[in-house]
Amino acid sequence: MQKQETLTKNQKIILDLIEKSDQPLKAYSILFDVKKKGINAPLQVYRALKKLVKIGKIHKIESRNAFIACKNSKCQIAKATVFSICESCEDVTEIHDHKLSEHLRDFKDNKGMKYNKYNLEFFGLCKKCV
Amino acid sequence: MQKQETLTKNQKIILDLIEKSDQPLKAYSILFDVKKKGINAPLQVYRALKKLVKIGKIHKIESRNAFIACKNSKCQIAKATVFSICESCEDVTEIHDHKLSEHLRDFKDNKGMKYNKYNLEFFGLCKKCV
DNA sequence: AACGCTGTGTAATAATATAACATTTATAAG
DNA sequence: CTTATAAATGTTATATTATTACACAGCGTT
Repeated sequence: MQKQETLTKNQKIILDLIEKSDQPLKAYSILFDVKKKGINAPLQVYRALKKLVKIGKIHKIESRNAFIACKNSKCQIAKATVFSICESCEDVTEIHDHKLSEHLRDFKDNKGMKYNKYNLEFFGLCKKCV
Repeated sequence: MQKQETLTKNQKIILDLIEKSDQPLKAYSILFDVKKKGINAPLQVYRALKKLVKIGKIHKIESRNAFIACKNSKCQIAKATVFSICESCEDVTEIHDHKLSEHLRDFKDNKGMKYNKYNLEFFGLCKKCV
C-alpha cells in the first residue's frame, strides 16, 4: 500500500485546479486562477507543483512547461511517464502501455548507468487534427 | 541521400560551438560565448538554434533547456531522440539502441493518433556518480 | 523588376523559474 | 509538555529562458 500523503492547503488548492482540467496547465495560468484563493506569488505555485510532482499526483510535460494530473489513481508513478502530444491542438494524453513500459523499464545502455526514472513524449497529430 | 543544408554565418558559429562541447549548452551561455564573434542578442541565438534543431544538427534536452550536438553524422534524426541524463553530474549522452528505437517507432496507441516524432529522456546516476 | 522566402540586427518585453529571508506549522523524540 | 527538526508559508526581489515587433538585406524564381 502506498503511503497516503497529507497535502497542505496550497497543495490541495493547486491539485484541485489541475485535476479539474483534463489538459496541462502552466504555472502562471495556475497562479492567475488561484489568486482568488489567496495564493499570490509564483513561488507559492512552484513550491506546490514541485511537491505534487514529487509524490506523483501530477506530471510535468517538459516540452510544454506545463503540468497535468496523473489519472492513474492507484499508483503514483512519478518515475515512468509517457505522453502523447498533438502538435496542432496541443491535446495531451498520458499513455499507459504495458508492453512499452516493460521495454523502457528493462532498457540497459552500454555505459553501466543506473536509471531510476524516464519521461517519453510522443508528438504527432490527433484524430481530430489529422 | 539527405539534402545538404547550407548553413548561414550565425548558424555555423553556433553549431561549431555546440559541436565542440560534448555536453549540452544553454542558450544564454552560448550567447555569452559568441559575443566575441559579433552575435549580440538572444534572438540571434534562438533563431540559429531553432534552425539547427529543425535540420537535426542539434537536439534540445527538454528537461534541461539545453542543446547538444547530434553525433550521428550520417542521418539527421530530429524526430526520434533518446538521452540518458545523470542527475548528479548532469552528464548527457545520446542513446542509439536499435531494439528500443524499433519499439518506439512501432508504438501505436489506442486513440488513432499519428506520431511523427518522439523524445525520451532517461534519468539516473552514471557510473562515476553511483 | 517584382515576389516570396529566409535570414539579419536591434530593442523591448513576455514567460518561466528561483534565491533569500523571516516566520509558522507539523511531526517526532526525549 | 518541551525541544528540536523538517516542511511549508508569505513576501520581495531577481534570475533565466524565450518571443514579439519592426526594418531591412540577400537570393532564387518568374
